[in-house]
Amino acid sequence: MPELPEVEVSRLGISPHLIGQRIQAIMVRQVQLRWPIPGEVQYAVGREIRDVRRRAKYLLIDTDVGSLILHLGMSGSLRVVDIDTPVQKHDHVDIQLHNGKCLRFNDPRRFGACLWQAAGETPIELLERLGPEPLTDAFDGRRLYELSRNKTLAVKNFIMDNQIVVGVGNIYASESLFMAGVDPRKAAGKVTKGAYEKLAAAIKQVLAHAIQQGGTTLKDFTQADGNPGYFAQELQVYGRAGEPCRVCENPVQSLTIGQRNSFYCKKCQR
DNA sequence: ATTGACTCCTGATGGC
DNA sequence: TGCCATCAGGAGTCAA
Repeated sequence: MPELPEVEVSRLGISPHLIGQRIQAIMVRQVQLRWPIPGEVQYAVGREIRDVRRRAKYLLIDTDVGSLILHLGMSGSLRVVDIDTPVQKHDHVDIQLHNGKCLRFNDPRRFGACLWQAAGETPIELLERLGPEPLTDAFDGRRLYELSRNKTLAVKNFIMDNQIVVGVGNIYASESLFMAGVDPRKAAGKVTKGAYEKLAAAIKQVLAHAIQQGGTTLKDFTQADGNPGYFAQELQVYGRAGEPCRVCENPVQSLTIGQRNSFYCKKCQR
């Protein structure tokens, strides 16, 4: 389930193969992803790829006339392969290049997306309302503190809100709350300034570390060159229900917060 | 306005 | 071994 680090690692992996290449064709085998793939993606055909960027968990493949927007959902992966490589199940989109390679998008659960952003037009709504990138200075504890006043929703849900900060998925929400010693159930408005500063620092640290590790993978992440991703880095609480806390050895708790599985240590997190 | 529930989809998992 | 039910999960959308 790609979280921001996996998307960033994918970007790093694919961009050297794409930048400077001309798109020869875009083959869509399955139109029905998160949203139907719009016909406008064909505007990219014949254009040279100028850059491959990331915004939140969206990848943007830039051409002069616009950008292809890819989202990996929770089971999507990208690989750069030869155009004649036999397709596998769930290989939904090929972005074929003039050099005989193609970027192949595979997504079993089809929660991913492939969209089009025309150059010079107002950003599509998906990208318009996003909060700051977690690894920039625009995101800090003060922002969390100020935006959370009077909010009653659980702090875990708060930090997973893309308008507050992007790229904090279910796994890293649990991990960063553990690292900061904050109870995930606590009302966002009741969390202190100091705790938010710890939390913001923890989010930055845990994401940066995961990117450095090549992305955490729990199940089916495949690196852009086709090699299997690294196995999960040493997760502190996620998926460890009943196992001893790595700090205090009390059993890790699990519960559902906002329809999401959450893990925490009731002794270390208050 | 805020918050929580529901939704898309398929593979993995567990029970019998 | 096989079959079925259940669940996970990003994030947009809907409902209260």
